[in-house]
Amino acid sequence: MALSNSSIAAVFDKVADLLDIEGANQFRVRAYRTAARTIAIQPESVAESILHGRDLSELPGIGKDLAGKIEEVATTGRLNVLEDVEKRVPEGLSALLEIPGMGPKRVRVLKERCAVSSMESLERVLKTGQIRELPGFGPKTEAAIRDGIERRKLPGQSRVTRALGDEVTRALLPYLKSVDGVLQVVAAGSYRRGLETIGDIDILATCTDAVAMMDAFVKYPEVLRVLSRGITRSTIVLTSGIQVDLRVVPAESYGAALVYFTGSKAHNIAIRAIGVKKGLKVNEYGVFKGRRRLCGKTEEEVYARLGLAWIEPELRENRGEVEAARDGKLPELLRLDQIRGDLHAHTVATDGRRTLEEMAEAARAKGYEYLSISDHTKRLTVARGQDEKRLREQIRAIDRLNARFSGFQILKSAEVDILEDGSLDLPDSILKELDIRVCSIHYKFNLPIQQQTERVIRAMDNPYFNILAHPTGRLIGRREGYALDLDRVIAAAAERGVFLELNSQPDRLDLTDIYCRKARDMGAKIVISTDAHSDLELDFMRFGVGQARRGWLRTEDVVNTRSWSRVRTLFRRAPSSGSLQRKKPQ
DNA sequence: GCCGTTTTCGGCCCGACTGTTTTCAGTCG
Repeated sequence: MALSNSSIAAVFDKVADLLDIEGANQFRVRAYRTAARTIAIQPESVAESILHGRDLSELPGIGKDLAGKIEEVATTGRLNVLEDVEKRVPEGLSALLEIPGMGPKRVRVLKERCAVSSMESLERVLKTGQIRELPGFGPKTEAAIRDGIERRKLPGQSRVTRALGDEVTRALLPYLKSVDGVLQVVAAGSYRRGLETIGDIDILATCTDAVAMMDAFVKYPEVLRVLSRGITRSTIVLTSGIQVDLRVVPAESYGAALVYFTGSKAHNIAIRAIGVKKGLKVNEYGVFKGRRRLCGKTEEEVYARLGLAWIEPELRENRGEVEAARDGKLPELLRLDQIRGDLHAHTVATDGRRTLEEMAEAARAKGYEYLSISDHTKRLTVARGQDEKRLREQIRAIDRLNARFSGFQILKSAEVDILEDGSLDLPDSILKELDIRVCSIHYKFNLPIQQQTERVIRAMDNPYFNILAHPTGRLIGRREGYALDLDRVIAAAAERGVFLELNSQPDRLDLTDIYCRKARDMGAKIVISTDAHSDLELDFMRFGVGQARRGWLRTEDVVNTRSWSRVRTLFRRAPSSGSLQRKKPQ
């Protein structure tokens, strides 16, 4: 089977690490890192596209040389330049770069002076106490390394879900805003870009008294440790394990600083490079011509000075947004207030925690026009999935409840299990009584990619199939999605008038941003749903919308920005050729 | 190693903080 993009990317990251430790040209190192990242974000399989004759040197940052090396990895699984550098630099050294405070220079010193070749040999040398004697090291660095290694052994210290980052930020911001002399406080970084996981939280502030601000920051009740403290920048670790940076800048630099601290790093590099071409210097204090400051108070003027339209934070990943901003081709992104209903929610009938009525009231209170109740079906026994009889009772209950509403309606639905052979676990006779059918996979996750893909596409051939829920089944940080040829699934969905769900549960966010964009480009529409199991979870919609925005989705790309009558029209599938051709499962 | 409205060479984003140093290298974002 073809090598995955992430496996190929890992090879180039490894080369970059080892070259870096060896002391190679910094820009050569960067070229390998850029290549790794570019490969990783490609929506289609790079290995397969090479087989189809694609020329990778058309990708930004990839020239003839790197394109050749990518092909080498994709076709042979090996890379000469990696094997060469591994002869000079032990490959176990790359892991040391993950220890905070350890960069290529220090790793190199450890290798040359103490013959360190891996994490294990570093731990042995640490015990001898000789590290503090090395040039550029000292007792504090030694302690920091020891600390860093211990922390790596603790579980769950890396990235956290967006929901936890959200919770922490929503508590911290009001605290900081209450400090005397504070003018502006905002969360920037990956939080502002709406990333699905958060590594740390970057807060930006302007104020009249930076010392008081920093003082309040390091005294926040949830602080576990203070990592650094300065007049313009301080870093703390909270008891939750999340790291928070606070930067204080002058009010006239607020916009430039917000651009800078929102990132991403790749986006910043791209816009600064534009500045360099125009003879301008861009930093967190503003845009400068020589020593003269041209602007910096707002983000808009910073982008404008560079000849760019203001760019939505969720797009700032250097995935084409800078060129689009230059050419006036930025998409008008979907907004949360454009969502008119939720097409996937549960009740106490199966594994939800609220009644039909409670869920309906919560949805009405949000101003929605409709809420689809999509409880599980019979195969999912752990969730007390409903058989035809119970589903019919629920349909009648919904009819009774709907009679009380005006301007709002509960849609009759079910989250129907896709069985191993691609059939659905309820007969058409009951499916046809529903307003919509949300279909998903809940078992047999480990089928081979070909078989899993056939299973999903065969299910889509059923004319009652409307929405493929949580298309890959991944659980962020816990479970990889099942092997599925998403390109084929998206194409099949577009062809059949079937929609792909973007599940808003913060540990799912399934589809990813990259596949949202891919689906859009392939003409498949997206439904953003919460899969809510309680009234409060209806609020997860904001995570889904954030992910959709990262995927460049516009209002028209998302089904549930429409009224129910419009949605219903979209759901009316053309006489399905699939239903006639449905093959008997083997 | 990449790239071109300074175009085939000579650039490549920029500043803060820490720890180790007596003026700065390394790391980080």
